[in-house]
Amino acid sequence: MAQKIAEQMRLLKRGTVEIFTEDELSERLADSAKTGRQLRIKLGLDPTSADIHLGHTVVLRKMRQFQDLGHKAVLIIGDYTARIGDPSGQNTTRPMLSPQQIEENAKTYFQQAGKILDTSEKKLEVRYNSEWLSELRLADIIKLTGNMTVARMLERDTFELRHKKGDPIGVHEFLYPLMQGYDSVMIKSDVELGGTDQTFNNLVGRDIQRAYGQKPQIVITTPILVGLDGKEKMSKSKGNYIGVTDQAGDMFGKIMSISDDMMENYFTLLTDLPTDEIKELVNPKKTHPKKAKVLLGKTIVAAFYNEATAQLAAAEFDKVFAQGQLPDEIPEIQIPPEPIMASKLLLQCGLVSSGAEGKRIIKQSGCTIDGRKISDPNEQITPTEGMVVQVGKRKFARLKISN
RNA sequence: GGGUCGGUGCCCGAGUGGUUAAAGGGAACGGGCUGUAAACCCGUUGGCGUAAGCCUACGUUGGUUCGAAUCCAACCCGGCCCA
Repeated sequence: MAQKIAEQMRLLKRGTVEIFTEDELSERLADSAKTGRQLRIKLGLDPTSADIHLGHTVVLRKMRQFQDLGHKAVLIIGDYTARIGDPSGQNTTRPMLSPQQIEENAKTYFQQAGKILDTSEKKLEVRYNSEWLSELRLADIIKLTGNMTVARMLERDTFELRHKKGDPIGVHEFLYPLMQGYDSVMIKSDVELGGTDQTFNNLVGRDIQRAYGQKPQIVITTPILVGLDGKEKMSKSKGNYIGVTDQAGDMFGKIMSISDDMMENYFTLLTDLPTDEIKELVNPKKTHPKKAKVLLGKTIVAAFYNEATAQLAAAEFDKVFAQGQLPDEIPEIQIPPEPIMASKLLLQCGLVSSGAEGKRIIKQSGCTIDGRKISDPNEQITPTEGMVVQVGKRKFARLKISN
């Protein structure tokens, strides 16, 4: 029994940054094993953006482990809190969202999270925090805020930074951690998961639960996944992300574009490969980096699609980029057979966003038509059936003559 | 409420009457190098026009001027200090 708990602890600790506290966690796991009570594992989702990306999957994968150990995932859709905007990791106030937007985002979010989580009823509970937050009276809110001091709020790194820098902090933003803590009270969470950027919020949950007479939740933080640029946190707004709904080919391509030294991080956080195997893969003396990266790409794509699709994506990538051949699927563009200026043609094909950009690309020899490099933007091109227009390395269009 | 500083291109940020489609950086895009990369190097980055050139752009609206991002007025938004 004790051994079993130790085994669980080892599994749960992989890929985490901190656990507040480990003793409490193993105690509660033991308690659960004894009584058969499922632990309630909370994860708050911020529905301000509809798509989830690999950054989110780090914590979702951790959640999945808890589910596989028999516990219950409680997803909180922060519909109410989204109207405020979470200041985490932001240096500016986020816009508030309309209920409709939030509703839509939440739906998509849930669907996408299902790619990783066990969605069976016994293992998953989904709640909207408007359920209880919208019921609060001013007196309740004052009671809640009484559990926090301004000084403690300002200790928080993001607030401190913004305050010092002279950036605005809305008073309403102070309510966010408190509401999130209140969520923990309402769903009686045993454990709360979150990225390290959520540490403060999640720890506040412990205080709030204590204040409301509950046993404080255990807080587990997971690392923030670095985005494709290798510098900043993966996030949609920075455009350095891989979405879980990305096409297999895109997903693979994006992974191939990361720098070699990011591979270890991605392997550890996004795959289940054993640690010592990863060590071999990222050691250039033992494995050629390209080979390792292809494996990384295939493994990740396979997790969201399947093995065959992953193979295909890899083969296609090799064909187009390594060998410079045409991809299998090229979007077809209807076009009349009259001669047209090269720069206009690019615009017509939707390969550039303006005629001026088309000219620029052509002058920089970034455009190929049927394998022939075009250098004069004013050259008259007579479209023919099946003519292939290429811009850069990865934008293609195949012409289809219309009358 | 008073004082003061500020709002510039995708972002940050220089510019304080003409030579400014607006320095510099970031980012993105195109090319080179490569292992597909990353790093690095070169180039490009408002739109329309074959071109000459024209149009649009520096919070908003008006005004001064031959000419304004730059001066003035009002307004909107924000920072800081004082109350």
